[in-house]
Amino acid sequence: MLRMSTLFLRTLREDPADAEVPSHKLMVRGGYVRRAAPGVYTWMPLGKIVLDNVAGVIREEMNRIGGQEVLLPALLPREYYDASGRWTEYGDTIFRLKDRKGADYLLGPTHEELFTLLVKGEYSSYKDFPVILYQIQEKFRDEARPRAGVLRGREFHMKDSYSFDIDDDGLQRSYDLHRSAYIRAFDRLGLRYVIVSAMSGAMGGSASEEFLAETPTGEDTFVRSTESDYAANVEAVRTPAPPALPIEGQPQAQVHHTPDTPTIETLVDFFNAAGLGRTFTAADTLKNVLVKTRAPGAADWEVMGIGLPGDREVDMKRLEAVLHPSEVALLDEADFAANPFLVKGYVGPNALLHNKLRYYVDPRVVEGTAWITGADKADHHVMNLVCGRDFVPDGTIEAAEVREGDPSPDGRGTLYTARGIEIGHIFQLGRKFANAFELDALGPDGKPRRVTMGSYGIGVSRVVAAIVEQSHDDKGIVWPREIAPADVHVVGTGKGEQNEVALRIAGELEARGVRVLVDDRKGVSPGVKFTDAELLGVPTALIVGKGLDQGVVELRDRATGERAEIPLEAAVERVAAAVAGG
RNA sequence: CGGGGAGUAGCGCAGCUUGGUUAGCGCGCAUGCUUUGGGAGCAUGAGGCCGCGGGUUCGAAUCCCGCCUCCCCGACCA
Repeated sequence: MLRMSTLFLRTLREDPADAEVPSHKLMVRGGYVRRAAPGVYTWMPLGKIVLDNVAGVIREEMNRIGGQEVLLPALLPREYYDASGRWTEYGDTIFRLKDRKGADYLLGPTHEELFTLLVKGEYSSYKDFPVILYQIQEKFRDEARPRAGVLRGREFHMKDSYSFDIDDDGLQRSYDLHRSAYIRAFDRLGLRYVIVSAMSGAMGGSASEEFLAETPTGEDTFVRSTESDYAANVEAVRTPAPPALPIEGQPQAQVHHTPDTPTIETLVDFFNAAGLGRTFTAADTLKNVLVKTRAPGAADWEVMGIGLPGDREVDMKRLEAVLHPSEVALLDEADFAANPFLVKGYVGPNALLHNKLRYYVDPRVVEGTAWITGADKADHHVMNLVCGRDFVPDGTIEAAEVREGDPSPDGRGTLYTARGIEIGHIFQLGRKFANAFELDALGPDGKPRRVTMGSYGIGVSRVVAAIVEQSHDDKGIVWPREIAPADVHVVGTGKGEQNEVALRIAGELEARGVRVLVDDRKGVSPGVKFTDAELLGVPTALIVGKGLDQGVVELRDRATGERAEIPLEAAVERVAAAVAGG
């Protein structure tokens, strides 16, 4: 039984000055957490209970799919991260330290290396696999900008698990198991979330999905459909291609003298003023954006053209995702000087194609579409340049921005953007770490097989904040019962025997297995107790107050605000029923 | 790293422009009396490196120089 009279808790009347988002404000005001350093938080007694409850749900679901819990050190020697290349790759995000002998250590940001070595040390036969190991532990990442309380901390509680399989089918099964475990866990936690594909298909091979809790304060932007349950990261959206048009019968391409029209806007105005018997919009023009790419380790940049409708911008994040792992950059003056056939502001497809540069187009640029585009000559544009007749691109590319109102890739509804908090990530790692550490198992034929891995994370402390983001009102937190710090908040008000009766009922409830928080503080006014109860957010409240003389107490539901006067002698029964039913 | 804001009691803030005697208010905390169904009242208290260092001055929370830290937006990260 938790007693407010002795509980290590101080609620705050005012929002902390450094808090912006609701979960941060409410968790600090409710005394669930206290800031210790930037991005570093102390979990107070009630917060610790909630955190453990969330971890408990995740643990149960991990065990259900056969996961085995372990606990690895957070303090790690540099050598393993050198072997995987991540000592350098992770950059400033790693917390690094030295021991007394000057040897390098780090605080674990994630544990692929050590888990791989752990399995390598124990297992060596195909018969040992598959295996799923997980831990729930503090992680450390020196984020450039920690924010929003525990939502993005530099030290945070995380469940990370790793699957080890002998072949790709096994990896797929382990991945699917995790996916189902995450769905069950997040459902039990009462979260509203979507599962989005985390990467563009162009990256090839490794599947990865993110679980995003939908909230306006989320850091990740994703799109979803108005009509279906389609949801995806912006990087992963695939633009539906319109049907091809017949080429026959289209008018011939004509070059026009178009002075002073280096931008789409000036170009459209020019053609609309030209008296051609129709009006043009930016979407009738084909904009050719020039970029350069460089493969990892390559010395030279390669210039590349991207053709897209003139009303669209290139989304560099999408482009980078598609071209990953190559780097991308815009052309500078020196690049234009090196390629004199590129006339800035008047570049057309054929300058690129005739000079053996790669030219990719937006999926909307299909065969038979006619465009106004650059004529590769200063102050000249060409009209009715038909794709498939006058130029043939090298392929399509997903580089154009995604906009609200675009058709959904699954053909149902249109897209709109939403924001979410990444609460889980499942990832088919493949053999990257197995290769780095030569993790093999002998197959039935006596030959070594390289093991394939998956890694899967849930930000436990972040989940707590995400739940608060989704479940609060202007008075405070509204905990889902499964993770609430208590099932019932018994409040004694008044100066008579109310407190004693409250404590007695609390004891009876506890004896029946109900988790009880009782406000037995003396000399604290009812208003204070009610406001605290609402701020703390325990799902059910039982008020032992002014009705006691008439033998009644009041039952309140935090989520709905419903209140009911009930006879004192029925109180324990009614609360137990509410707890069981709610 | 770029832009903006801020460091004064446990929390939230005023004071700084225009230097001045004992640095103030609300909440919280302590003691006493009253009060007890929506953040009570009165009284009396405790609690301060005014971010740090230097400078100007008879005198600095206040003016000047340098530094540090935090928050927000962006970039970056996932």
